[in-house]
Amino acid sequence: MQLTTNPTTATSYRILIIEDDPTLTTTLRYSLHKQGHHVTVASDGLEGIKVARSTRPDIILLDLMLPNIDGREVCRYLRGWLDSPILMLTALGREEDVIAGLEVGADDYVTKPFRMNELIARINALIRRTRSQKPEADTLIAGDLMVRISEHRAMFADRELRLAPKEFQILIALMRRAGKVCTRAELMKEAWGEGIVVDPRNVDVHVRLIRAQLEGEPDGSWLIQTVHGVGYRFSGELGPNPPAEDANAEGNTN
Amino acid sequence: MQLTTNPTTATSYRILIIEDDPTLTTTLRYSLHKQGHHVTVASDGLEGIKVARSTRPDIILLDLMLPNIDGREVCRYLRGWLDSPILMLTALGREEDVIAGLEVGADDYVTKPFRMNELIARINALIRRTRSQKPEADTLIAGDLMVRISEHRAMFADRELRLAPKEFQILIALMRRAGKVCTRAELMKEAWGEGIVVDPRNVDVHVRLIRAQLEGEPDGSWLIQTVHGVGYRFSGELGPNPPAEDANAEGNTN
DNA sequence: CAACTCCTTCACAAATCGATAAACAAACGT
DNA sequence: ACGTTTGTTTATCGATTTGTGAAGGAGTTG
Repeated sequence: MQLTTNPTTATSYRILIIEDDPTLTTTLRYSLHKQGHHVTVASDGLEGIKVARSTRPDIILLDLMLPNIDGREVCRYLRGWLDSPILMLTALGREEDVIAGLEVGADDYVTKPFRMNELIARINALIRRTRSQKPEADTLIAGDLMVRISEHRAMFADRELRLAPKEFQILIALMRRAGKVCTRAELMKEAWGEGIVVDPRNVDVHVRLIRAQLEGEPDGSWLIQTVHGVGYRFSGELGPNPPAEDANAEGNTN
Repeated sequence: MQLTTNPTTATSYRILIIEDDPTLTTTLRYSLHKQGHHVTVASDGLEGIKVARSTRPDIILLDLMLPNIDGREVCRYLRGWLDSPILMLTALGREEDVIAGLEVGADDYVTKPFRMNELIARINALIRRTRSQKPEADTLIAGDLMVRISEHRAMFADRELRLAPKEFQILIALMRRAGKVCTRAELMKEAWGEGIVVDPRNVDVHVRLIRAQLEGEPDGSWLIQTVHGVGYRFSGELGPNPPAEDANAEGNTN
């Protein structure tokens, strides 16, 4: 099955390879360059650290066995100030090494020999994992309730809700922290703004109005719960409702 | 023998395993529990999705090959709204599968057979990556009792407790010092505040109300013990219950 | 300007919580 | 064994918190 586009490889990343084997570096450099990335190579740990400090790569491929300085040492050192992901790379397949590598702060570990495509996939996954830190989802879904923030719209099972601005802000504030209790102060900060101070009872009123909109639907009244003495909690489960139980048995093997 | 010494549940995470092989789940559950994690098991994709929605695990171990729904589908679905890391797990060693898994949003990929220690190291690395900025223990677990502070929620064996604010404060104060005796003065400082002075008997009353909630469950009444002349002691062992009883799914089925 | 929406404020009802008291039971020291 | 101290349980009442409805004003749109 072919996917249309792959946004992760659409952009180019700066990759630093710290590896002393010239054959491997050549292969890696070639393959990664073909992916559109910008590759820098350092052939020993000290040089790698220097290059990392000056170029700030998006990801580092780090050989475990290096001349002079052990790869683990390099990793530990880099981790102190660099938050780019580090992918350990080694000929050793012993699990102690894998574990030691991960313990020391590596984010992934690949043993040679490896398949280039897998390495690339892991690189992309690592970058995606560290880069896409909270893109602030535009669409919040919880069961039958769907809120599209950019459109300022909220739907409950195909029925459009009429939410006033304040109500809307409070709802998405609650949904963003789904499951957790939001104090009135927190909700006020979200819906009114940082410095603005109003009567906290206003929150109650708006919550009531939201509830009124959700009423009539199954479980609608339970979506926003009151936690006495603390605040309110959106207790719906995030994500769309799972597919029906029966239906298709797909992809089943064995 | 293990005493209830360490209130640091920072290393205890909620792990959901979506895997249909009972042998493997048993092994995993045992090993992960020994690490101090709280393990939930779902035996097929749909159940896994449901459990993930309701329990919000910190990390998910997902088998690629599942009955009814393909693991990739599950992964893609979860990724839409869940930001917890997903570790793919499969018997397939083909690189296409690894790549496909990573493309679909998995954060790591381990092929069977694998070494348990490596898996655990990868789990820890994943968790460290994603919630490195959360050293504060939000979830206190002691056997069947689980308290999530930010959600202001307490569950006893999947049954939700109704705890008033004071009761809640006293409970978590006791749990934080699990095994140690808390004097009434200490508990009052935690639940009422530094300067406030009230009749120490209030503590008695609230402890009784907590006990009333825990009643009916096995060992529930023994969780909070009275130390005559001194105060109260939370005597449950922190950390999840051993999975000794069954190898079956403990996830809900509603 | 008129109609409308939205926000705030208020008053009252309902629900919940917490402090106190008091009666009862258990544990302890002598 | 006895009385004293400490803990348990229940009840009650006032205080606090929250739900509800409505009114009025500010702001916006046509």
